[in-house]
Amino acid sequence: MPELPEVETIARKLNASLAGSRILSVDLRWERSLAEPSPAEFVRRLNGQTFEQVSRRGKFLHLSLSADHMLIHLRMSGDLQVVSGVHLPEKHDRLVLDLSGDRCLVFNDTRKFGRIWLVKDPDQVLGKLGPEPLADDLTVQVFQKRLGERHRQLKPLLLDQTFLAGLGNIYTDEVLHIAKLHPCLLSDSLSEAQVEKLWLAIRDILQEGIRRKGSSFDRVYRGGDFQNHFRVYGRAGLVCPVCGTTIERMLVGQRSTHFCPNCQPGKDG
DNA sequence: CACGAGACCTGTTCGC
DNA sequence: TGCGAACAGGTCTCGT
Repeated sequence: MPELPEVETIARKLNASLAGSRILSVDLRWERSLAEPSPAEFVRRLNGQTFEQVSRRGKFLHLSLSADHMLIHLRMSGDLQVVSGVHLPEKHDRLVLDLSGDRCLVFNDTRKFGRIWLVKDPDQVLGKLGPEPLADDLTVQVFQKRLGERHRQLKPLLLDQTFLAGLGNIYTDEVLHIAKLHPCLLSDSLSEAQVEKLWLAIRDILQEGIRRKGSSFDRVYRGGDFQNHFRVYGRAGLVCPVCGTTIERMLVGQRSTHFCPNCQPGKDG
């Protein structure tokens, strides 16, 4: 499910509700959700700690504790929320923390792809991530230099978290449509004007996603409504909102990719 | 370095 | 209706 705007939305919500909460008990219900340390050490170390702050880096949730850092990646189907009162564990709950104040922190993850780390130094996990797309120091100039250093198709490059941290399959398709760039264009072939369009589109789309509190699919994540404003993602066979041409779907780097052949022509278009 | 295939998982939707 | 195939918001590892 979650890309940068969804993770940001969850982080803000958790930060407001979790700060100061003390962990009273730890119920790790699926051990393989834990990347490190061992389950026994995880439970022992976590017990009694207090949450201080929740933030986001790329698609990672960063939960600062009194003596450790808990990092959580939701991958495809993960969700993390605070629930009040008694929580009866549900089928796909992978971690449940009993908290002070009669609440629980629940990590629910149908497909079991999500991962949890408990570490002393968050850089152990976050160290390889590329820049934050919305950070002030990612200027057009810096972005242009990074694009030029690679020779890759735009879509897989934008999905590469060591190149840029936070874009996923939905937002990448939306970004390329706004920027009027074909997903298969090579990163070192763009004009200065095209680079600037791409840079602006990334910022615009992510900010719109955050403003709309992300996208909601199925019943995994509640709250956001960006899914009602997709321009191309999931809209193959429907018309492009800009020019009316039928939107197409193709595979790029094994990922389903949606684009407007008129707005986003390839090199022969 | 770039890229494709396969793995990791469960659930829903699609096509016959 | 039934059943298998295809597909889903992500990432890792291995081979070429």
